[in-house]
Amino acid sequence: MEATEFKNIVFDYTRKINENLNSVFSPAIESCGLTMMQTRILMELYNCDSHTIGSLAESICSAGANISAMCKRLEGQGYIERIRNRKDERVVFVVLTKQGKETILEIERIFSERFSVHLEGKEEIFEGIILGLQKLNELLIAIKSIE
Amino acid sequence: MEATEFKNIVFDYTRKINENLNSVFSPAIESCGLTMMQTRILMELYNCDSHTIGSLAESICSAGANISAMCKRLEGQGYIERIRNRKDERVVFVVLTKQGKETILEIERIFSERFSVHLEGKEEIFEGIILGLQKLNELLIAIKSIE
DNA sequence: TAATATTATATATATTGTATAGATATTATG
DNA sequence: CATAATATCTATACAATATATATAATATTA
Repeated sequence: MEATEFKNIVFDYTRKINENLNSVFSPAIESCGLTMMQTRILMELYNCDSHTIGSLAESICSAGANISAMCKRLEGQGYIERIRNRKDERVVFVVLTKQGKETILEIERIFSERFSVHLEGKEEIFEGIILGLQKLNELLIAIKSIE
Repeated sequence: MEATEFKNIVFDYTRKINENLNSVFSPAIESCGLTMMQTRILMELYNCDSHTIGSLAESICSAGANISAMCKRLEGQGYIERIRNRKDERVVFVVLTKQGKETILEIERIFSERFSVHLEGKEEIFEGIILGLQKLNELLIAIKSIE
């Protein structure tokens, strides 16, 4: 396989995967008025209960400025609460509200159900997928770091 | 591995990969005033010399409306030429100009070089990456089709 | 203690990629 | 000829991201 071919395949697949991820998730999350990234934030908050704007940004790998804006909106929608730290007032803690917890639980339930059907007894496929993504990411980082 | 975990890993990796693809390609293509999708279009035109707006949209998997707009811009920048088919005047053929050919050749050369270094003697890694992407895409399509 | 630097968040803005609806023009079909 | 199908175009909207700057709090250091 040539580099050119590989490059185009990767390019097109990543776009297709993005698109398909969107269309798998969108119907359920749009009914709550959520976007993909908002849902990702709620999931992260559900998994790790203590987060600041900064730690959220780091664990989701997104710029703090954007996480800040998204959290502001999520607070307006009633899904999270922003609590400023008294000891260091630069820091904002972010926690799920009751509504936020219920919403993400329902979304998780729907998707776990859908994914589970396809994943049962196919551990090695899942691991292959993740390993592939990881290798690709490593390759890109390696190429990046040459410059 | 749980479905929830898998889902979040996939979600974050695809975003990271997108971002890294961007930062690997951007420096070289921005100097020509090109975006990722514009470059993808030029690459497609370089590989398959005969394309219409519609066939381009299909092979790149993007909406015709957007390809149409991007080609309009590429024409303005002098990279492609749009030629309306005389036999069926609804159809627009798209071809690279000399400038377009030279530009994409140079870009291809740069990236082939970069990728090649990392790919030599690692065929199985490449194939693993592509297989993983393919499996993931298949999984998403399967989940989508349940609804 | 005053000056400076750093950190965490916020705000504003621009760009890219994508989606969609509707318009237009052309060709095919009954 | 009327209508349907096709190919492209135009306009618009939105999500995600990037970036630059602002603001306020805290830490450092001279």
